[in-house]
Amino acid sequence: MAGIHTLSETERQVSVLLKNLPIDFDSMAVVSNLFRAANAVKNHLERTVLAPHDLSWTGFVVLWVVWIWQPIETRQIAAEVGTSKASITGVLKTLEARKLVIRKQSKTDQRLVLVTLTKSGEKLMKELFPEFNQEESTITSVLAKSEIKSTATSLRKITEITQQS
Amino acid sequence: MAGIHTLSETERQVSVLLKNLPIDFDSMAVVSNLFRAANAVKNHLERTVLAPHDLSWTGFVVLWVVWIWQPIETRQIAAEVGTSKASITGVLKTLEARKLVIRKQSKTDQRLVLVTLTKSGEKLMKELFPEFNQEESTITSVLAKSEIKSTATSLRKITEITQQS
DNA sequence: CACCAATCGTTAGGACTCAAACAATCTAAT
DNA sequence: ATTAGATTGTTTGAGTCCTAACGATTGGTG
Repeated sequence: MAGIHTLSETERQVSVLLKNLPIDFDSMAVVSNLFRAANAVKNHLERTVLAPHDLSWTGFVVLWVVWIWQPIETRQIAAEVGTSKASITGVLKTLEARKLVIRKQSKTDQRLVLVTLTKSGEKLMKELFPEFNQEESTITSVLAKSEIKSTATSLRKITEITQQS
Repeated sequence: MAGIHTLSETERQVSVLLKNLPIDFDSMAVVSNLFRAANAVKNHLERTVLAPHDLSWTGFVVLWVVWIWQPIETRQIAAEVGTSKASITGVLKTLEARKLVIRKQSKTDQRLVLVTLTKSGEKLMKELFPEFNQEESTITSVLAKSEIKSTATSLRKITEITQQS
């Protein structure tokens, strides 16, 4: 379902195009596989878990963050999710239209907007997250227990080095 | 710069919300770190390598695929990049407006559109890809050589199991 | 030869992404 | 007390993402 060409075919072609330049193919493979994996997992979870509940990936992630940390401010949602405040504003508008979340202005600081789940939002998450986690288990079942730990560690290292610049 | 809460804080909170349900936190950590890493790496590369050339992530990826496999059909670009044909149409329109790619109708099959790089497109990629790969090296330098191999392998396994359903 | 089904790229509409600019609000310094 | 600066959430505009529907083209079959 992915590309027609394999990674090694691609590497050979890059070598042809950049004859004399030294290319770090091992690093290229890590980064390339990182995005392939993230995309594949995202698509898989959207189809198997989220689509039956008519929920988008971002919608679910925002719902999840609110579920865990409610009441939570918009800026904090953005920080947890890893996107901009502007994006969160749009997603919240969608979720609010579906009666899954509620926006309320803070009394101590009127600039802040506090977000909480509605009753049906809570019900949805209590049902949805175990399904989601079940599928996460299925996905990682291709890895040995030690691989699961080491992969998580490697990914965390990559995240850390990448963020501090 | 990411979330305020750590992963273990999140796990504790999930335990509180789902008291009696068994949750696979190790798998959750892998999936969570997968998306954090992909996002962080993407943002990092956009800022350090792509932004100076006024290029978006998707724009670069499409340019890269065309550079390697030109002349290439629209449907093949979509397959390599991992998105829909419709998305590619939009991105190509942007890239064509910047005079980086050329669209040309196939003579043997008039339904097909063949895409190639312009001179300036080729010049850009010959300059840009080594920079990009250099940064990939920097990112993976937090990992030992054996970790680089095993991480790439684990990610490939995840991609494969996830795609076949 | 004429039709039918498959396939190509494009368009339409809705959701999400960002950066930049904005009004409202709070805080700190004078 | 008042002004200046910082911060919050929102809006705007351009770009990207998807699915679904569309016209154009092709190939096979009756």
